[in-house]
Amino acid sequence: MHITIDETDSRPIYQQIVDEIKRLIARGELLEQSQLPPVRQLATDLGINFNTVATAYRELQAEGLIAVRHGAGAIVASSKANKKSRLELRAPLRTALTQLVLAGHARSEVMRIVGEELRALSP
Amino acid sequence: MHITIDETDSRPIYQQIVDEIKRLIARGELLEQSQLPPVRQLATDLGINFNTVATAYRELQAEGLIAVRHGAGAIVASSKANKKSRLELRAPLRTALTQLVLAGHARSEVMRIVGEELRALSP
Amino acid sequence: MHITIDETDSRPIYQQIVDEIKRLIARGELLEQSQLPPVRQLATDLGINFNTVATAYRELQAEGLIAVRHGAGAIVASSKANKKSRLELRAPLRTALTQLVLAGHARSEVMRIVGEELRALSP
Amino acid sequence: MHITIDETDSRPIYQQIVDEIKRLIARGELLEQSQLPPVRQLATDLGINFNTVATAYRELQAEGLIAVRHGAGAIVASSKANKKSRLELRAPLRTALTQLVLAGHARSEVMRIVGEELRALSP
DNA sequence: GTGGTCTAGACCACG
DNA sequence: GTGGTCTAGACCACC
Repeated sequence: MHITIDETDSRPIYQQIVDEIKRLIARGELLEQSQLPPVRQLATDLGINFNTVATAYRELQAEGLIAVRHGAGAIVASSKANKKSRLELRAPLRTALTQLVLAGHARSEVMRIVGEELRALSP
Repeated sequence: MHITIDETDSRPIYQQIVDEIKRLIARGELLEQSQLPPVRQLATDLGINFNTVATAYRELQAEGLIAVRHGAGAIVASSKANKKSRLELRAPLRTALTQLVLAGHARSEVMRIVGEELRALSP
Repeated sequence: MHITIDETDSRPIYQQIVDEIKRLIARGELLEQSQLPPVRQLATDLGINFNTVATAYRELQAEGLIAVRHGAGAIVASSKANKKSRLELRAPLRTALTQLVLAGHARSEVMRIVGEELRALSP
Repeated sequence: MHITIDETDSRPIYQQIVDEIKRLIARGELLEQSQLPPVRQLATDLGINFNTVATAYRELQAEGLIAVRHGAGAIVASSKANKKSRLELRAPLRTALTQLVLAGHARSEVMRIVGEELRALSP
């Protein structure tokens, strides 16, 4: 399992980890029941604080995507996220699309970019 | 100009205002050179502190979208002046699309939702 | 007497007027005892508020550079500014030079730019 | 890291902090990647409110000179990352030089003062 | 009447 | 322990 942290990314580190793992699950690279790396190991690999990884795992557990077993590591519990409200799904999409439009991209171009990202998500 | 604040939204209030105004600019409802409401008035309308609105306006000014003139209110400076890096444009989109996929939406369904949001963005 | 207001300049409008008139006096284009345009006329010419020009004239009068006679317009009182403290003279210079250095200009290049501006100031 | 606030200075406090830190970066006293003091500590040292320091840090971040990491303090991001327009660089210099000339300094004397300040800027 | 600065203090988010 | 957000209110600067 490969995860990258980008120092220049404005998202907090724990959020980057959450997003990357979700992406791996969505892509099918992390299957249900498969093992996640131990918190301490991932923290060492990424050169970040132990608590930061723990926060990320806690968030993923709260969303029902992984199951953390005390002393036995974490596994992927489900490849389907908990029900999110319409707002939680739409607001981030709306914001992302608005930025693309304000950047000067025509509607057709935005659709092309979305298609590109979608294909990269589930190849 | 109508803006809504959602208490249940996880984004900070000033960010919601920023996003809403960007949306209004992208939609063409706020034209270049048009006046934005005074910070204190918008704050009263939204039932929040005026400093919160001022923070939103400062952010929009830093991005070059509005011009705040001391003593003379704020106007829309440019509807297409956002210099965002590829990362700043793609990362939020990627996260939003991942959420939709994890929510169980098929690729075609995601494209439909995106199209719907895009049409709502530039009617 | 020609003065230009730049909308994109971050300085307040009244300050731009003050700076421009000081520059004209320093250059010798406005000699002692010469007439300044009436407040209302300058405001009309520049397309700005009457009070803004009045504020600029008040500032220049406070510094002893112009004399405002009620109902008789303003004249250049002196081509030498009131004594400013060392801080008032040095701090703006220091800030301006720091910006040039941070912009990547070598010391010699900064001196060249300063020489250029100085020559433009008293030709 | 030593910063001084001058009550008699007309610049707002947060701006004085911004200018002082820029100066320290330009002088090479604050090297890239080095830590800035925590906002609350610097505020206590200067005897001001922490929000005022936070405003200064936010401004420096917006200009790309420092990177503020939520929960992990701020570091110097780049000692030469200022993208200022020609106007933003020249106007303050022009104003500062005009003041020196109006104070009665001959052109040669102004050049001497500028040289003095420049040497103090990068020792 | 417009926005800007600063303070004081509470509570939250991140590492 | 770090920075972020928000509020409340005072006073100032600009048009």
